[in-house]
Amino acid sequence: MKSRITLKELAKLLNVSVSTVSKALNDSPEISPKTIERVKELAALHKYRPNPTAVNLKSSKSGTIGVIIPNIANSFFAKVLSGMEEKAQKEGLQVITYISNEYIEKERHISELLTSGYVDGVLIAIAEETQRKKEFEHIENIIDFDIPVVLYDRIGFEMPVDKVGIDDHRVFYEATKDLQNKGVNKIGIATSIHHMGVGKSRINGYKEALRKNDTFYIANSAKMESLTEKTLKMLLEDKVEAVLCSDFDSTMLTYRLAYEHGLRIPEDLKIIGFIRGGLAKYLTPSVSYVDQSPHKIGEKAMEVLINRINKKDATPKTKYIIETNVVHLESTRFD
Amino acid sequence: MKSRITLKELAKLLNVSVSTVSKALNDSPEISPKTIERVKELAALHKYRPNPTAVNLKSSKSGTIGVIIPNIANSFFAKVLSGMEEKAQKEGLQVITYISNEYIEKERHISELLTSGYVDGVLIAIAEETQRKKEFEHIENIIDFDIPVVLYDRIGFEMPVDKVGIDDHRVFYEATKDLQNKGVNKIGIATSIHHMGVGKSRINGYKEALRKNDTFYIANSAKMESLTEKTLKMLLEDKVEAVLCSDFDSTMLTYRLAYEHGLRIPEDLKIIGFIRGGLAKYLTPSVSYVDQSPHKIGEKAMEVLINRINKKDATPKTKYIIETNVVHLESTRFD
DNA sequence: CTGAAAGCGCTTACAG
DNA sequence: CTGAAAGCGCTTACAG
Repeated sequence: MKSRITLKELAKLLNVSVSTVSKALNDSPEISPKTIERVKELAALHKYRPNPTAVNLKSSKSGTIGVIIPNIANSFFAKVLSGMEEKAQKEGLQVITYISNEYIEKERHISELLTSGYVDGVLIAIAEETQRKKEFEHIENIIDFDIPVVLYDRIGFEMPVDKVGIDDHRVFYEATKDLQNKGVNKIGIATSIHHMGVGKSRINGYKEALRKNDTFYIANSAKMESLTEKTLKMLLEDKVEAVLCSDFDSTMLTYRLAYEHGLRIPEDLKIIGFIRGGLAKYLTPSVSYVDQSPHKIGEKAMEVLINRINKKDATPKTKYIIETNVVHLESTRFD
Repeated sequence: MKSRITLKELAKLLNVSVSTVSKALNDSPEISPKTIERVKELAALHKYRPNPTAVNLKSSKSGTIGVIIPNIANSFFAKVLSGMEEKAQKEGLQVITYISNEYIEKERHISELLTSGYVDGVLIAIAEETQRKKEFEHIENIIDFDIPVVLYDRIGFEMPVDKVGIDDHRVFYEATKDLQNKGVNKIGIATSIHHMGVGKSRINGYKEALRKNDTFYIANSAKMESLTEKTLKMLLEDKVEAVLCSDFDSTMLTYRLAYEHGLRIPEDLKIIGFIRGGLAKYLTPSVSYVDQSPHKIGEKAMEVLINRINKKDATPKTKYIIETNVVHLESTRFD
């Protein structure tokens, strides 16, 4: 059993005071170059590392960022997390991961921890249940404690914090317009997240792009059974020519239902979905998708948060939009 | 701006000493019930929470578990993480996430942090590069510091630590036997992880299940281009009747290549893959898969680690095997 | 240039 | 039953 050497032990070995060792290691101008060298040499020899807990206690910092993730099984959030972690690692910060599983009670519990001083800042994508209930006190509570908060991905909320995400409205607005320009008239939406902020924005973008005589076709349900039923109606009765899918489940479901009912993609039905490229390209046919650059969202959110923590950024709270683009694969091929 | 009330402030308000407050909050028998009540009441009123950093410094614990993840975009690891996080949350522990991206240098850097006292224990799935180079000093270093370590998922290494994973060998052994029993003779493997421990075990399980006159068919490459070529050869020239795929990419690639080259699944080709059920069921046709219970692996690994930390478990280091089973969907349908 | 002292917010043996 | 003191491992104003 080894254990890390402390300042005190180092001081003893060097026959100097703890203060001197501490200052030397921190390159204080108060200390002679000679001493600094001696101290650093021995420290290196013993692989001295300051005890982070002690440093934190002194500085009233934790050196840690709290990230609240609604659903880590969603590969979008997994990638966002990897962007955050990468940035944090570069800055020497630790990332504590909390998973809300979309539940408000979990989120409340996490918020309680966060205000106890576990972290210097918080990145949060607000849970589905919280959005539904519209109860944000626990999040406002974090803000009240002067802990910098940045909203990521789910950014359509009135809160005095920075936000980093995509322009959900625009994505579907432009996707719809683009399909129209290519001659597609009956366009529908399949969504299992219509009750969430990002889902609403996407739907609104679609609606706004529709022209005077166009009809809305929206298959929406968070329950798979009901979504299946509604999507089938849209495909088989309404006979839409294209479907914009707002999330993983609606994308895969539409893809699967077309297969089950003999609709050929893209000949009979065009699809644009929200899935990751690493999956989309393997589907048969490959499915066109909205590239959200999740890694970049994570990096940017972390960057913005760190700047707030370091007070480098005293500007008003800002909304940062990460560019998206539709990657066209076989499911939107026009012959 | 609020900020958490401290013991000292509480003591002042109550006109008692800091020690008394501390003891009262910890239900010390030294303190009179009356005082305990008074103290707790005021503490509740002010929503007092002990400063975790201070508590940690006193106890020389961090209340934190470090999890090293090779690749969070892999939904298997994402789910493992969620199992870990859930268990940790129940035990009042924080999870610090570190992502190695399969690189040894990252892993070394993380190990350095871990031995500095950031965490009370470590859960690690060893990076691909580390496995290739067979250089494990940085991990042994963590163990030398008496920080409990548990290997998860990638458990085929000689190390004096607990291990939690699946029986990779058996999975493919039994899948192969099962196919044989159903009359399938030419069985092949597609894999992009043949150079990793889990990949090797799976391949060995398959080989062992083959009978005297059976031929090996193994398409193996970590490079997609080469894997594509080898898999195509196996499908079109060797004309295997079934393919066991050892990972996400090989599964999806085989699925896609069959489509591109007009092989019908399952009529011409049967597939069993390593993908998650939430995806498998949506594929066209749906693809049979090995259910690894990643959430359970995460929970178990965290549980084992916590027991080690609390010295509840003084037994020799153990390997815990989580049960798997093949979920048969359309891609292995026999008519 | 070096060191003694105070303090970050707690806990706990010890004294009274 | 209550409190003063020491200490966890650091940093930093202050004195010399």
